[in-house]
Amino acid sequence: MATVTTRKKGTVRLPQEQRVSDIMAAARQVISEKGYENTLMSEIAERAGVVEGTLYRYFDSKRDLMTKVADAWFEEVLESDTELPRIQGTRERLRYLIWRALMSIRRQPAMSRFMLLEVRQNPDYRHTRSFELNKRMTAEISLLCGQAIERGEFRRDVSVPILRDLIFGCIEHRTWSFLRGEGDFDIDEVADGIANVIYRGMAAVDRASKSEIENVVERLEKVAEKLEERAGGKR
Amino acid sequence: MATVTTRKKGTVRLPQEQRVSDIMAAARQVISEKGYENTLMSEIAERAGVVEGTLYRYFDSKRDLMTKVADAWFEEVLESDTELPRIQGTRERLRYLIWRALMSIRRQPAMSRFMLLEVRQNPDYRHTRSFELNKRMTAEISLLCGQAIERGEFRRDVSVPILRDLIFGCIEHRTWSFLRGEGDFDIDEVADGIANVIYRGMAAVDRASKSEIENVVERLEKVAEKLEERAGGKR
Amino acid sequence: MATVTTRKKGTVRLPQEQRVSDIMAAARQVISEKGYENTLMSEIAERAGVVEGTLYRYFDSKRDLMTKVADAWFEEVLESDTELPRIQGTRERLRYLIWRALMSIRRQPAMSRFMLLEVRQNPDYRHTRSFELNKRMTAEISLLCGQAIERGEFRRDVSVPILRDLIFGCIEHRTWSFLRGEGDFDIDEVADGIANVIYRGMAAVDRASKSEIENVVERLEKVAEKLEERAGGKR
Amino acid sequence: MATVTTRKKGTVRLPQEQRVSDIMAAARQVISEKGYENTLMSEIAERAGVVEGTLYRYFDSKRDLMTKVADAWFEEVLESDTELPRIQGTRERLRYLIWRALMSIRRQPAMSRFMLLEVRQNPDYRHTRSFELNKRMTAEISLLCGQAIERGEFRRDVSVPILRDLIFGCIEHRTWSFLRGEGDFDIDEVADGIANVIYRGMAAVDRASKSEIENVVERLEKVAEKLEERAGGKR
DNA sequence: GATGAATGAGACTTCATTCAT
DNA sequence: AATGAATGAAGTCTCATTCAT
Repeated sequence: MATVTTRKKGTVRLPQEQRVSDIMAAARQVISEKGYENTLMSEIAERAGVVEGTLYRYFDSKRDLMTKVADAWFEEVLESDTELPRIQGTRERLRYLIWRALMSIRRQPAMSRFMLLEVRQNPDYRHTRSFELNKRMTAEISLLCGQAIERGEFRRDVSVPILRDLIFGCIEHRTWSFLRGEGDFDIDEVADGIANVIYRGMAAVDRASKSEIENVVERLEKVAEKLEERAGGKR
Repeated sequence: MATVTTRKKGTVRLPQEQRVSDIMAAARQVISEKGYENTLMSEIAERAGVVEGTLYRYFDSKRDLMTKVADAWFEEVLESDTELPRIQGTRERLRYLIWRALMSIRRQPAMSRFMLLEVRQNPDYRHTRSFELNKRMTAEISLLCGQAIERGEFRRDVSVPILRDLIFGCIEHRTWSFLRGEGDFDIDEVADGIANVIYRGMAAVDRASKSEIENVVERLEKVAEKLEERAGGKR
Repeated sequence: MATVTTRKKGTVRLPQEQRVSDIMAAARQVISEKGYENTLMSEIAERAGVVEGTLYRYFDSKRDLMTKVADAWFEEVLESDTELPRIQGTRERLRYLIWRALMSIRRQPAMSRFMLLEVRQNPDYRHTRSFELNKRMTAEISLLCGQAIERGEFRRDVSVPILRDLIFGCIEHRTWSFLRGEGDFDIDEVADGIANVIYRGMAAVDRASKSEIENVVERLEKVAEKLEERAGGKR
Repeated sequence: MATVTTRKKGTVRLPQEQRVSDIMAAARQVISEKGYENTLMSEIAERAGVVEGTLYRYFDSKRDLMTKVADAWFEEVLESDTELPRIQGTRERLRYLIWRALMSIRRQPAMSRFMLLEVRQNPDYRHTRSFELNKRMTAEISLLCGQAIERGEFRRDVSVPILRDLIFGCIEHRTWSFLRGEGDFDIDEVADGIANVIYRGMAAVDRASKSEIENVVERLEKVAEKLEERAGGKR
């Protein structure tokens, strides 16, 4: 064949790991700025300081690269979390999980958009690392709710999957306009809002066991009775 | 493609309205069959019985055409609804609104996907007819909930916008895998599931027996009264 | 999408037929000079005075274009033949068919090479117009031989397909070095050579029916007998 | 591909001969499985247990490697033949040579294709070992035929080169569809077919009974004799 | 001698959009 | 008003070959 390559001398030789992470960093940058559709392999290559062909040494296709970038990001989000184990109480844990999701959206809106709009829509999303990580993430909520139900802290007549969809669906809905670039949102406020509704309303009351408020009231009633007795005796 | 249609110059000149609606019908058909990303202007033109150039006489761009198609579809979905006014009761109305949203997704998954993924993501979605219609649709839910709150049928400590996001977010979450083409879902089952959780739990008022909180409040009032009496007796 | 085309004014608008034939002419030219592998769509476009995209209006792919160029050439070769019907006699017709094949190779070596090396090797060659035309061409030989056999002019114990393969295989073998660009060959000489061997040797003798030579000999024998009788009677 | 082999620096330094033959074996394997056009240097390297760069220490280019592989294969085919010397009789030897060619095609279709389509088309095929070997192979046929002619077993009016081209051309034509991957062929049947036609017909000498032409000639001679006698009688 | 990361030229293809007719 | 041929920019991807290590 007539492919006679006259190679430039500017070749730098990096360890594989370094190259891969350079490329992924560049890719993440471009995706964040432009979104998947408008991301060009040529631009990623340029920013990573390599030629396009090099990208294909490490990634099978554009889609593959993009998916791996998304996976890595998702992994980071979940791994960087050292708080959860230290948080006590259903309500606080619930709030924290919602807060954490909101936080990752807030910090990396472009990656989040990419996740929701591209990665999740991929026909074989289900065979994706991101899918797995997402399952792990939603499992945390499911577990939390499931245990609360068992413990009698949450109502029995609520399906955990629907709870999960309510929570994550609500998070997404609340953040779409932010993701579209229209204005901002207050993480704490939203997290509280959602957590409160879910905790108080949807899952807070259990007809079978007595609620915390009820306990308090009972104690108040006993105090009142004693007061009455004393009053009656004194009178 | 090499489809060399040697069409005779028998150009038919239709009234503008007819042309526009032909084109929109063709466009809707194509989107429904192929999804937005696989919809070609050339195919729309072909099905509408015109050539590509003609499309640009009536629509500024592909995006413009698509947006108008989405708008029209949304309009139909809302307009075709003659049931709502006849339905009585917060719970039944709530269930119906959820059911109706699920139904339109079920009937036209491709249009729905298009709506959620493309139309809604459009940078100037807010100046869109679809945005307006969507607001109208969510307003129905908001109104319903707002009135229920005022009437004392729903709890006071719930923010209506969050309720709305819970409902629509949950609907979307529940239907994503269907929209991705993975399996199906049962409209009635999902509608019941969501409506029940929202109605029973979140808007935690039990109309048959008094609600827990109401009972508690009543009991607290009695305690307070007794304390007051005691105070009164002492005075 | 961001494809904002600022079109050049140099657009010439030709009737479809003209464009197609321009493109095919350009393609034939390039193929002839470079062979399939080294033929670039960009070069064809340039020579045809259009941009690459235009090629794809008329042809599905490079392969499609190439195939159609080959088909057209083959068609020309066969159609331009007005001689065959006027030629009489098995031997002369055979020689002519061989001559014609050699001639087309001689005139268009690059196209012939392309035909033998690329078109014929195509996995779906059998669904090609060229395949069909080739069958027609070989059918002429087969018919000729078949009729000669029936007429008793050719031997019975020879399979027509093998005859056909002998003839065309021999033509190809004889011309390969020419097609490789090494030297030349004399059409008449080769045509005579092949036709003679085939006619005389392979097909000339039929043990069952009497051959023409035999007939002649018989007549000679009869003459001889008469001469003998006369000689005997006279003596 | 993204196959990131983190091979340890355990470079094995083999004797040059071994390396070369490993590489050639790998190359042959790949060609056989995938055909020339789908053969990648990277795959050859992988199977040979070396890295791409190493191939270029031993071979100038892909073409060079491929050519040497073809040469070696051809050499083997010819060398491995210990039968020919033991076969007696023009006809049997002819059949055997045809059979051997068919056999090598049958056994290694990909190599054969490669030989016919690539090696033989190489601009400097004539300076190739394969060219030399091919000449030696065809020389066997030529010698056989030449001797048969001298011995009077074959007709005199047949050019040996044309005979050779008939034979090899026919073999190729018969096997193309097999080489294209369409169906199979029966080696013995084809070998018999070709050998019979060539032997019986083309080299039209029948050793058992006298050949037709010989018979005719004999009869003509008798006629001539009689005429001569008569003439003699008259004298 | 061996490695293997990097090159780079270019291949084919797509399709919304334009504008001469 | 309608046509539809033509545009052209950009897109993804391939692979033989090189050369710093």
